[in-house]
Amino acid sequence: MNTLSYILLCMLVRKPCSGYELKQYLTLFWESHHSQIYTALGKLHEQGYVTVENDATHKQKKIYHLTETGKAIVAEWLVEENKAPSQRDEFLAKVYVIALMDHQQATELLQDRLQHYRKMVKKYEQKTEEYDAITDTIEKERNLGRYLILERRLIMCTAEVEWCVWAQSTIDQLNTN
Amino acid sequence: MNTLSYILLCMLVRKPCSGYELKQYLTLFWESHHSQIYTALGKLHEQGYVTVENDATHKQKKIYHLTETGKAIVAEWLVEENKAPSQRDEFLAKVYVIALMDHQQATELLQDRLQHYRKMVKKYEQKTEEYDAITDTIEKERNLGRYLILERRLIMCTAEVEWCVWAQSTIDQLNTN
DNA sequence: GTACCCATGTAAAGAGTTACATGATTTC
DNA sequence: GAAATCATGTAACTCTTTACATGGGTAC
Repeated sequence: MNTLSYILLCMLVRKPCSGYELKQYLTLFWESHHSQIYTALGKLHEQGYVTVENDATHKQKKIYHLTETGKAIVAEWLVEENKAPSQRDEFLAKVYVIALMDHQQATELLQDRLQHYRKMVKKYEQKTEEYDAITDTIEKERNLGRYLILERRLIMCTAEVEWCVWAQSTIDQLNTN
Repeated sequence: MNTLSYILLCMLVRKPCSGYELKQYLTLFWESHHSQIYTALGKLHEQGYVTVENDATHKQKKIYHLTETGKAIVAEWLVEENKAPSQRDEFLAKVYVIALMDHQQATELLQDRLQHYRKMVKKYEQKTEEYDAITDTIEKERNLGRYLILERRLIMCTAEVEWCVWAQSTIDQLNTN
């Protein structure tokens, strides 16, 4: 059992999902490719942690349900100590050598990033609004975890935007002096 | 040439470094293990992008210097489009199912995270102060990139702290209602 | 009917992690 | 002189990415 498998089981706690759907939700906090998800789901099925249901309307679609054994190992995993989050961001390696770029190149680097994260902020603002619009208490509680993560994403993207603006003003000042 | 190799070359632009030293700097934005760094440096040497100097005082230590060819391929890489940052954070998978935890377990999860990031904030505050203390203009410019990255780290860790506090208050409210 | 998204899968190649292994230097 | 930290390296294993492959459903 690798981390991805535990995460998939976690997500099935909220509701039964297809692999495709899991992929969408996952991108909020865990990079992965469909090839990895489908093979992981296959193994989880073999191991009896999930059951598979063929969707009625979509022939190709498979809906995965968590079994009792699955629930049990998720519960065990939840209390284990967390591995430190891992991040890899090649943009920052470029920032590392920003002092050697000309002002225009440095600006381009920062402005591309800024624009990207501004879009992200808008996207996540919309998504959190969707949650706010939910009136049903049970549905709202079911989505609590997703909402907390979404809100965190929004906060982080906002922080990225603020950093970009600050970094740009910092290099601008050095340029004029 | 993989991304890590380009990043190592980037870092050598600032100043010649040993593999051990590169590892320290790298953790700011790119997770890696020494095994990976030493093998990558070996290949970069074979390819003529770096030269190796044996440190005078430390027999085991090897200092890597960027060659002209090395500089040239870094310059090419700098203008290439950036791959999206990748992040993997299993803590967030646990938050995803927070609605199913009892209040105490959820609190423990969030408070552990909060404490961890409070420590990080302190650590990075100290490091940015070290930069602020630099008076030499040339030295200050040489460290500009590192400073920008450090400041970003600080902003991000502060945002994590704020999110933890907010998330805790959110689940507290649900608990009392 | 065609373009786009939904939906799943396998195989090969590439990258990252863990374990094994060693030894020098500094600090107390 | 013992412990902690500095310092480097190889090998096996695991995980991730990319490429190959296919086909259904929906909107225009």
